[in-house]
This record gives sequence, structure tokens and C-alpha cells, in this order.
Amino acid sequence: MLNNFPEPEIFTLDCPTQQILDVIADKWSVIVLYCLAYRSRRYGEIQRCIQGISQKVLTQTLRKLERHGLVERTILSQMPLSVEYSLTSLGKTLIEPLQSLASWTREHFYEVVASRDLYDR
Amino acid sequence: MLNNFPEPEIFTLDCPTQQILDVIADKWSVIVLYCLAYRSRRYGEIQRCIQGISQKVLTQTLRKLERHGLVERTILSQMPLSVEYSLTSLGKTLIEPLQSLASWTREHFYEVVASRDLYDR
DNA sequence: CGGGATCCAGGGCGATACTG
DNA sequence: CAGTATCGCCCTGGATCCCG
Repeated sequence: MLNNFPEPEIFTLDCPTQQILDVIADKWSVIVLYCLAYRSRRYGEIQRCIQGISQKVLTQTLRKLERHGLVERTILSQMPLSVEYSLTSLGKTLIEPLQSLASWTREHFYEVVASRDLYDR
Repeated sequence: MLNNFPEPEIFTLDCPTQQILDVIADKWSVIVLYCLAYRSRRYGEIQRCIQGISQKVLTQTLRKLERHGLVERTILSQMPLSVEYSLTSLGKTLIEPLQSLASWTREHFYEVVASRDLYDR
């Protein structure tokens, strides 16, 4: 099942995978990544695309993704201020494993929901 | 990049992928899944394997994974109480996309760290 | 237009004590 | 051994106001 990974004696929060999850597994990061996966977008466009995100949190999320090299911020013009966000080449490579998770979800989501409904009764 | 997925007009928290992330993307769930990916384990063993998890949160996490059909709880004996946790068949299928994320991390983690260090200066 | 600063509520998580 | 119960902290995220 985890053939490629030798079994550790102890599992720790410091493992890289967990640190990556810390980056992308907050409430909005993956959605932002998906949103930018199709093409670059301006700040306002992202905010309109993503239902319910506040601008504080959107900015926070973009900064965090930029900080970790997944997203690139480009200033298009100063007056009026215009900023474009896009995935970096590193960010683009991350889409693939995320898509793998999305595919799993498409295939198995109903089982998860069914199990949850059953459990709650 | 997202060839298999048509571009939505708006991106929402209700999308299945995001709901799955809500399940597995807390502080400990993925670590617990990894821990059980190698084999079934008893409660105490899991707690010893996973460095720093409190028993309240471990129980919480296991219940949540069980609720969503990813983990199975089996009572081995009543006196003394002995419980074994294992991945369900559904849970096992989830390991694959997680492993894909782990592989990505192995390959690109240093880039993320480098970008972060640079950004922080 | 693209943010920054501030205030606030809720939830995640840890520590501790107790139980069948 | 495998939990439950309680308390309390901190951090995420939402709302609002302000700025170049």
C-alpha cells in the first residue's frame, strides 16, 4: 500500500508531507490553486470566482502561496493598481497530485457521504 | 493542466474535493491514515507511534475517520478492553492519492523551503 | 482596484482528571 | 487499556473601516 515508503517507527508532524498540508490544507488554498490552474487571474477576478471568501483571507492565502513558491504576483500597472496572480512552474506541478485527489473524490465521494449518513444514525 | 475537469464559473466550498479536505486536512488525520496504512494497530500503539498527539484528539480523529468510512474500529476483547483500528477498503483507496502528494513533496519540498526562506528575507 | 489594520467569534487542540 | 469530561488557550477566518 505504501510500498515506496519504508515504515517509520514514529510518525511526526515534522514530516514534509504534513508541512505541505499545513500550507495548502487551510480553508481556501486548494480552491485558489484550482482557480489559478486554468489561467492567470487578477485579484478582483479571483475574488469574484471564489464564492464567500473575504478579501482579507484571500490576500492572506495568496501571500502564503506566494511565500511557498506556488503562486506568482505580477503588478500589471500602478495607476490604476492592477495585479495578476498565476501559478509558478512549481505550483503547476502541484496540480497533478491535487487532481489525483479530486479524481478519487469524484469516484468515492458518495461512499463517504453514505458512511457518514449511516454513522449519524 | 486540469484537462479532465471543465472550468467552473465559480469555485465553491461545497465542491466534493473541499469537503474531503475538511475531513482529512486537520492536524493529525493524514498522519493517522499513514500510520494505519502499513497495518492495523491497537489504540495504544497508534498513540505511541504518533509523536505528540493527545488521546483526546487521537480519539476525535479516529472517530471522524470512522464516521467517513475510512477507518474501521474492531473490539478485540472486553476485559481487558482492547480495540483495533484498520483502514477500510475505502480508506485503502485513499492512500494512493495521498501517496501521490507525498511523492510530490519528496521531489519538491526543498523548492518550497527555499522559496520560503527567500521570501522571509 | 488591491489591499492593510483592527476587532471579534468560533473552533481546534492541548492538559488534566476521571472511568468501565 | 481505551476512552470521556472539562477547562482554557490560541489561531483561523469573517466583518468592517481605511488607504494609495
